[in-house]
Amino acid sequence: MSPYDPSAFPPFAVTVDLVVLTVRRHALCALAVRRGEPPFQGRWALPGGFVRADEDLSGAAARELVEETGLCAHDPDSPVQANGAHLEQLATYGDPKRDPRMRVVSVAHLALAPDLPAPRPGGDAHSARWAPVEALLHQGGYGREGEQAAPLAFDHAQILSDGVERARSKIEYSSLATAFCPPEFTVGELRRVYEAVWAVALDPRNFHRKVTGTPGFLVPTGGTTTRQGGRPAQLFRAGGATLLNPPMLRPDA
Amino acid sequence: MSPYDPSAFPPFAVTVDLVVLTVRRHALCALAVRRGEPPFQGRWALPGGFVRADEDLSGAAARELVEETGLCAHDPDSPVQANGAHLEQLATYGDPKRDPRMRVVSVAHLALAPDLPAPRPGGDAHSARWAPVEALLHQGGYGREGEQAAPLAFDHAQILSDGVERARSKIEYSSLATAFCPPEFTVGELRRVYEAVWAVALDPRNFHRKVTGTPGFLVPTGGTTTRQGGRPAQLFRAGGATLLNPPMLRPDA
DNA sequence: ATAATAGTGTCTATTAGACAGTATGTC
DNA sequence: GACATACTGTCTAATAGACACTATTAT
Repeated sequence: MSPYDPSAFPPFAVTVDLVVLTVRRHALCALAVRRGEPPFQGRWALPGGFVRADEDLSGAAARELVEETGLCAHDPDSPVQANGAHLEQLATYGDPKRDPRMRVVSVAHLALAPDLPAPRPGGDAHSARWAPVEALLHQGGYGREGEQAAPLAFDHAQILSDGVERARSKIEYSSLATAFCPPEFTVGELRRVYEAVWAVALDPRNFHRKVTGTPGFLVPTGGTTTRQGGRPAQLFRAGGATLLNPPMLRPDA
Repeated sequence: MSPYDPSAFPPFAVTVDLVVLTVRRHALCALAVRRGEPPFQGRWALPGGFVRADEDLSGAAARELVEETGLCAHDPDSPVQANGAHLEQLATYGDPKRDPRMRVVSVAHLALAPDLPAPRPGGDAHSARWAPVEALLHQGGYGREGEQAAPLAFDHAQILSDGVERARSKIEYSSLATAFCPPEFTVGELRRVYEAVWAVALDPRNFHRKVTGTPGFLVPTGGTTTRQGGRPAQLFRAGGATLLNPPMLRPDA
């Protein structure tokens, strides 16, 4: 048998898991679903599911995103724009023991979305919620209602951690932070996205000068809003540039 | 059936494909193997093979690297150091039509190695060679002996292109360029790595000041060499730092 | 000597960050 | 009025890039 002969291959199941991030109440939050069956019954996990026989990997990720959040995928290429949400492949996890039942290889994807009203519990999972990533990652922490938070199922804590780090580093040199904003947003709202994702405070004046001075990052729409209070702020939408030059650099780190 | 029940999964084959890069004769080169059987018989392809039933993804990639190049993997964690070579996961390719025989999902890995004497043809492939990435990617080009270069098999041109772009961007903000160098190297040799990978010319004086001034990047070994001709150059080895601060920035791009 | 590479010093234009100060809303 | 946020201007320290210059080898 040649090693290139696929008629003698070990059997694998292939799934997609989703790290869906958003910014709510000044905190970076991820979508978590409660598992309704073993293994890890009752524990929180990342949304995901099997890749179908005729389905592309990014197509499967987009389908799961629709099922869990209602966000519709438009462009099947990667990166995928889905109702203003960004979807890209993150990494693949294939430890032989990561699922106790059988060999499952999971192609994790990262999705960034603006603040959504509430998760639809209509999908596969019994319940779903947005939780701050710190609460999901630090298993010794406590949830919003004070309950002890159990670690995420499978290797999902590792996947979530990798996704958060990808988002944190990618908004430095790309315009991806706008994926956390509604179609029209102010400089202050964009700054609060950076502050939530990086968990730092940024100087509003230098931030304003920097983002408005980076060509292709922001395009003024002409409108203004006072939804943040204070002096009316210009509204912008994301410009065509995907790579920022110069980049937005995280303080110290 | 629940979508979380892996007893009813579509059958997948999972492979690893390798983008093995090195710098030879001032050019960025990749390892290519000639396919000995259909499909794409006689065409050049990236080395790779099936993931075994009890094998980790990075373990499978390290095993393929050993089989093709003789580089031994030491640390099974990622990123893996293999005899001075760097190994990391690149991306996963799972288009339903990417292999005409059946559904194959390939987890591509990127390996960076110092200049090796010659590929061992002892592995699976009938023959193997180092080829400049430009020759492999531009299908209309011509090989070293003047023959018309056919495009790489499967979607391997896309995989190679993604791997090259990953390497080009990652040496900017990490110390990964040292993976292309022997254990001890001079600043000039490191500069020629950057010049080959980016295909640019760099000012030797500013480059020297920059790399020696970045903390943790280079550690002097005390020795010197004249293997490049001219004044004897200090020998260095890679320091502990993996993230460069400040980064090495590509000119213009 | 000539040529090659290694390494240091210095100047300048640009930039990042600190922060004063002004503009324009709501209460 | 106080107070919030938006936005502009200016100063300074640090940096990137250009390039003059010196050092040490081989031929």
